[in-house]
Amino acid sequence: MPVRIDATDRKILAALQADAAQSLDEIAKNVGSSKTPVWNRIRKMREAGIIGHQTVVLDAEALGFEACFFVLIRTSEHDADWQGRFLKALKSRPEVQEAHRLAGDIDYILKVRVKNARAYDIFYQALISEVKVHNVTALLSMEEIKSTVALPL
Amino acid sequence: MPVRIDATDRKILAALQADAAQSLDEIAKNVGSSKTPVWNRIRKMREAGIIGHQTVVLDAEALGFEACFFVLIRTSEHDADWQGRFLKALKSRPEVQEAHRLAGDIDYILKVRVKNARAYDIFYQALISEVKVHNVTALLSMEEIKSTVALPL
DNA sequence: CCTGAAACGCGACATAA
DNA sequence: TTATGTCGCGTTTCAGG
Repeated sequence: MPVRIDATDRKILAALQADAAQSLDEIAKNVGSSKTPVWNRIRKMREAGIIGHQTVVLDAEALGFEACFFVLIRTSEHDADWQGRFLKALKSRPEVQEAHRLAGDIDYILKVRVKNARAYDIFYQALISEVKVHNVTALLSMEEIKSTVALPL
Repeated sequence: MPVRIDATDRKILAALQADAAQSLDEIAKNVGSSKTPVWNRIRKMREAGIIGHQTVVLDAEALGFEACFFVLIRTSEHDADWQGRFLKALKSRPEVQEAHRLAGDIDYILKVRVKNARAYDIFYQALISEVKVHNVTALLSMEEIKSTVALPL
């Protein structure tokens, strides 16, 4: 069931995206409202699943995750069984941060975050031993120019 | 200045990534410690920049962001001036959620989140009018199989 | 729907062991 | 380093405009 989102809701969402730690009072001030209504709106959007869980952004480099690959995958197999196994493999591997099924001649793209190139190779070998893929291209990130989860509300 | 991260720190980070809203007591219980030490560790990691800002995960689809493109960019220009203008353009556009400079024959990859295909075209036209790029390939996501910012600690 | 206020819990820090 | 304790803020709730 779709929840109506008005301009105030959008402002609240933008504020939460920018900093989920700020107090209700601060948000209320920024959106031109006050505590209780803001709280009620947030609760409703949480219940509706529009606001998901709360998290922190960590410094990947500082924690030793120095390699990031984008992996382009072509497959020849498109049956349900293969797809099921492939999806399960992706979801079970924590180094896969993103996985999208694509339109066009490339079938999937993954974003894989690992400690180093060797760790990527281990991941890659494990993946292709689980499911057969026709063609794989890995793009190595040299520099993360920009990274955000914020939607352009 | 590199901060030493031990096993307990890693557990705390994992807990925060999973749910940044939980109380110190809950985290302390999960990592087998108690309030104060956990709080001290968190404070230190915040100061060191290992823990960045706090945010919420929003449901992009529910908010009308139904199109997601991965954009592969090749350029022939590699001078500092061009690069400066290109980076500025990427950083100033909120629909660009990620931008990486790559090794290999593709120079950049972007992740672009927009309301629909038309909005992507508007973005694309605006971008290429600002900076000259040699070759652009857009990959359209049909399905977001997995999406997380969590590092595999 | 919003305002105002009350109550409780929790985070923030100081103190001490 | 950890445990204990206090203060004040913030979340959450409820009674009324």
